[in-house]
Amino acid sequence: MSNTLYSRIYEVVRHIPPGRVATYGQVALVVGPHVTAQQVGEAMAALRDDSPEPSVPWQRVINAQGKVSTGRYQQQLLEQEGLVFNAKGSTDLQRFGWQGPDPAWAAAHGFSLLSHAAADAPQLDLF
DNA sequence: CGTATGACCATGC
DNA sequence: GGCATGGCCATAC
Repeated sequence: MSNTLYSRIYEVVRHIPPGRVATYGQVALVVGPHVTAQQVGEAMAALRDDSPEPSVPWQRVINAQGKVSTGRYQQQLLEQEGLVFNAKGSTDLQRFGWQGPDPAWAAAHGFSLLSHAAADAPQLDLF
């Protein structure tokens, strides 16, 4: 099986905490500099047909537009975790976006952090 | 091995 | 905001 790549992708996705979402591109960047968002999408799609990897919170991976890619069910799961979508079906990535993996964990497993610099760190608090 | 396809993304209009 | 185009790379056929 050539799951090395997919396994790493799943591992990163498993590290997205509940109530937060990451984009496909974000996950790709964390897994490695040569990984593309398309591959992350492929890895998620593979879960549908064959899921050798349990406990992968695939619903927390959405596209860069802040919208879900797989239909209403995914959005439903995220709303159960506390996310809020507007009328157009998009969510606020500034508010619910993943900040990146824990630095120590990332270093230990050879993953990258999000170069981001996002600063303002609005850090929820929404309530 | 060539072509088509995809749970994507950035850019341009 | 929406729509079209090109690029990306692994899989499936």
